[in-house]
Amino acid sequence: MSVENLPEMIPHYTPGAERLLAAASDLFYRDGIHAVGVDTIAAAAGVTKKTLYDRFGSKEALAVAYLRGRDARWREYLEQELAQAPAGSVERILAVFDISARWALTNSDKGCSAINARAEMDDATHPVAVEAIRQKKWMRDVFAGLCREAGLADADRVADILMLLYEGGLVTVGMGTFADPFAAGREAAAAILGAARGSDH
Amino acid sequence: MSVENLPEMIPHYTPGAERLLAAASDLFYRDGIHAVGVDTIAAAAGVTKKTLYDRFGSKEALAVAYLRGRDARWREYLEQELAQAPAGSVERILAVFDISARWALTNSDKGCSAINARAEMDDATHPVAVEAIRQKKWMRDVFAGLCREAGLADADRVADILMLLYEGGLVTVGMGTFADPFAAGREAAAAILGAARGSDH
DNA sequence: GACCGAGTATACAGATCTGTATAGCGTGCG
DNA sequence: CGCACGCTATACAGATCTGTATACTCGGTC
Repeated sequence: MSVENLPEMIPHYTPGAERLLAAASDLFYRDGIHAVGVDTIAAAAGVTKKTLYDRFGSKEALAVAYLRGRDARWREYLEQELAQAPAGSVERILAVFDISARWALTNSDKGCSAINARAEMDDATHPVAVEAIRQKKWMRDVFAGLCREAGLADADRVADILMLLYEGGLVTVGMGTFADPFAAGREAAAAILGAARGSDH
Repeated sequence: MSVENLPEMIPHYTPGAERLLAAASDLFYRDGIHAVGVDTIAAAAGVTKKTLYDRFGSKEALAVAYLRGRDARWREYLEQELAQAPAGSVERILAVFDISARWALTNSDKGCSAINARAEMDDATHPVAVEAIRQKKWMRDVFAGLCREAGLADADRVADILMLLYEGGLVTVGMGTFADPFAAGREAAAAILGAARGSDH
């Protein structure tokens, strides 16, 4: 039965839809959602506008699919890389910052797609904003889970702080405020985690 | 002579320009720059579109004025509040997070205008993006200056970390990932600054 | 009294926006 | 064969976009 409802979870796109989503992802991330027209997306994908509406129904739905696709790739990369660090260790928590730095090198030169997309929507209940906020809460819960696995007493509070450092890193990469922000974030996280572990004993 | 060139630094707007900038600030921040048309701005300000172009020349210039105006208000508020904390103290550094939390209550419910504006521009050399990046570097330098005044040896590195916590707080307020992020940021900053001061002696 | 600055009112140009409509082509499949 | 599906091609509707043009009003100031 798990195979039966899999197509609902992971949509299987037609070739045209695949190219549309790839083109939209590039354009939405680079220029912003409002700044890119559906004609531009269709042309970049090498399909007609009708195909776009047949597959996705609206520009809004395509934007949500863009956010979901980016997030799915990030989650897959993160979980795969995290598996290489010893479970339940502080090193595994710190590894998130190394992984983020590597990911940012090729994927996040303009910051976080979720933050940027949220900024373009006036309403927090807009489907695009809802998806963006969902992704952020998921990431904070990843930190909280890692902290609990590492046996930290105040896992939730430490997770909040780690999330601040992580978000700051994403933004700083996008703005170019200073170089290698995730290294600074890792350094700070190590100090915080050292203190948190120390207070346990 | 300082009075002579003051008008160049602080532009004196006509009444119409004043209302235009106020209306544009609200709309640009709420909906995003690309999502708001000049007709909407002019109507909200109660002036005609011609007045907008007579005063600002272009929508792009109005957007830059919007970012500059917001930043000027933030800087004024920050410097005024900072003056109430003892100079050269760690408390003064931590006060930035309290001040940010208060400011965010009434001004930053959708995150940082500079980050959000930058996200809408494809090119880092676009005037709007240039202004946004300038503001971020200024804020990092504020942290560095406060760290140096407090006598920290590794002021620049600590300033980077403080900037991450600050940026993370702004983003988290905008996304609503968790409550009261600047309190968590202050807590983390206190731990980092305690360690930095400890390593000095 | 002439002039100028700030503003109103209105219309327009030319482009671009999202979304729909109509007609047809080609391939795989039962 | 027949037929559904994914797609192309083209045209269009109706709205909205930035920016400009023309003509006018009103208040202060030299």
